[in-house]
Amino acid sequence: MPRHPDLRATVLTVAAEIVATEGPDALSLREVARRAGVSHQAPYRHFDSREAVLATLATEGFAGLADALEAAEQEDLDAHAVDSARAYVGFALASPGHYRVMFRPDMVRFDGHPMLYAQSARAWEALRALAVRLADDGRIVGDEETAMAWLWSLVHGLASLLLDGPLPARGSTRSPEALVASVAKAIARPSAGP
Amino acid sequence: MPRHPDLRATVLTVAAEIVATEGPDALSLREVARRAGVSHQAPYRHFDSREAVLATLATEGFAGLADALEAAEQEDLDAHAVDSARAYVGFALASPGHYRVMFRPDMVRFDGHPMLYAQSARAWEALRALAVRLADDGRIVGDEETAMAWLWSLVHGLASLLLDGPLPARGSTRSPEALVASVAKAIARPSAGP
DNA sequence: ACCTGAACACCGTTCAAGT
DNA sequence: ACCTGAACACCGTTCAAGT
Repeated sequence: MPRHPDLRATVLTVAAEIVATEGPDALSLREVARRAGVSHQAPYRHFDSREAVLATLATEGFAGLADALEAAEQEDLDAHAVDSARAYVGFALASPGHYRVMFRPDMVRFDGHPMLYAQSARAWEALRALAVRLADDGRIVGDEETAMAWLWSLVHGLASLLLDGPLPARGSTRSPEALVASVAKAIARPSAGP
Repeated sequence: MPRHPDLRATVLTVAAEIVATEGPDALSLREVARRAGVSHQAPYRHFDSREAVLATLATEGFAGLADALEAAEQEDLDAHAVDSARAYVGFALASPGHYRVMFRPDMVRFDGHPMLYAQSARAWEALRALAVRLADDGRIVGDEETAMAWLWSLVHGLASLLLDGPLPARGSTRSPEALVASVAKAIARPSAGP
């Protein structure tokens, strides 16, 4: 009989919390167990290792990001671009515990985690679909691969700077939402004017 | 008498190596001491703590980045933009051990490290100078703050994805240099065509 | 599917006593 | 400005023996 209801889910929730507030390095399975009110060995019933917990967080993260990006897909290209940018950065800001782990190959190795690879591929494809549309529409200088690098760099860079960069601290009078809106507009219309 | 020549510099070199190859989490002062051939307590002669080593790496990193960006400054705006993008991403790829630590507020806190703050401000100002020129020239939609967010997101995003993203692994047939060149061009001429 | 409790190697950090 | 060597609390991980 489980004395703890759904310890697996609790471990993931607590782990995401710790990563969000104290960073990925601060994540200790013993601390997770403590906060969950179980013995330090209990998490090992559900996860092989600390890395497995991080890999699961990353997988959940890519799945959530893919969902958000797919939900932003629509016929109108302007709206598709703006909503995608908002969805991407919005996801990162809403789930910092997940987002931080998704781009840490030193902590989570893609090989050997097929689910992680599959979900990251979903997110990647959603972003690529938008990049292809932007390139085809002539809104980005260069071919599809260039467009993809440009688009991904822009949204990942903004998300990353807002989460962990000196950008927010550097007395930016602008709210994150306003910055996202500006950049989203730049993605939709890279051209300088009418 | 020092039995080890310039242990301080050795500690920093070895630490940067470890961060570059195994990630920031893998950095252990004891391992650094081992590789440097000194006792595990010797590094404490030069650094108060593990965090102090990381803060010094970050400071060196921002100083190097600022140097590279300042060296790219020139009258011609196109060349200024392209060279800056190359300098930024080039620095990150050449000094991954430093770059990774520069955007980890959970590991290195800016308050309490005036040197770190000063050097990051230098890099920030160099980038901002370019953003202002691009905005003034009408090459970026929006005001200076938007231009800064756009520019920094783009170069940081690309550097970050090339270092730690699934981008390189994802069968991109393009070399990092080619991607940087493409994105640099997009920075110089955000407008889609003549 | 959890528990207690011991165990091992590793770490950051501090201290004492040397050269 | 280094050394050896002990010490403490913490960690990831494993194991044994329980319910």
